[in-house]
Amino acid sequence: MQKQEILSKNQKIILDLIEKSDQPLKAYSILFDVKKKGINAPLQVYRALNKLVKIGKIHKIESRNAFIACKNSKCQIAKATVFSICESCEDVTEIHDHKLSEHLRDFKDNKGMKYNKYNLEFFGLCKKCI
Amino acid sequence: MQKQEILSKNQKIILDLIEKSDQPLKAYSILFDVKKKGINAPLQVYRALNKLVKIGKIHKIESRNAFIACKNSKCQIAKATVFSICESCEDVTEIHDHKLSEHLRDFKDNKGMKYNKYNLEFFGLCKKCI
DNA sequence: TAACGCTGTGTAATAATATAACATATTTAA
DNA sequence: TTAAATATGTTATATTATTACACAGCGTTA
Repeated sequence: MQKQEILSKNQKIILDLIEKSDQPLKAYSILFDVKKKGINAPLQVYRALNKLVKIGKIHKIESRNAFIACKNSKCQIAKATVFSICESCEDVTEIHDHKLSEHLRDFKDNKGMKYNKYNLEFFGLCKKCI
Repeated sequence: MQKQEILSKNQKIILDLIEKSDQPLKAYSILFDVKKKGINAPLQVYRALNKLVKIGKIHKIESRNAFIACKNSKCQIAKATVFSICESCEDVTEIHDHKLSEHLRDFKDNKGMKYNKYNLEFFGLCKKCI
């Protein structure tokens, strides 16, 4: 059984918006879109985004400063993310590859570091853009 | 034989600074440091950084908006980077792991995407901070 | 050698991304 | 039922990055 997070009003509004988009959204474009719902300030958006990232409902695409919904219902905490990013059309897809995840999960460096999270971004050209 | 890039004045100044630091530097902290050398504007810094990233002399740590020198002399083009980042002391280390690199290089998704680059960031606690 | 393309420089202005600080409200848990 | 934790709303500001314009140097080539 997984813990069901109860989202606040702002968090719900912003998660809804992100889930409706299959592509990453940027904070200020979210802000623009939710102004009609009474969310007026960047900080209100960032606070909700941070929470949603923390509970694994969305992921941040670090190289793009943008946020995408997590389609994997099992992904309750954002600790292992892999994305492919088309450098031409900027299409982003979350990747769930069992074998790859295994390799990443099992990776040990030689410095005795204790990992609890990783983020991998692949860049290239998607089928349409090749 | 690898192509030897000839760096311009600003590029050299900024690469020198980054190479002297074993930790990532942020653009505006670089700007502050190179003002005494006559580099006065953010754009001058960003232009040099972009070029240095392009030719593989430095890497950008995407999750931190910071730049670190590449210690791997073979790494002439920045196309396959792996870092470990301590979330407590923010220490960053570039990882060269042959087996991991192989897995990543060989990864194929099922969408027919053509990859030419990836960036992987591991997060956790380093030995000192555990 | 003149015209051109390419790369780099310098400067000002501004855009885009993100957080600090403060006051208050609401929910949760002891 | 009070304290702690979480969320809200607002203003201001910090941080990161780019646009736009003018021009300089260098190698090619016509």
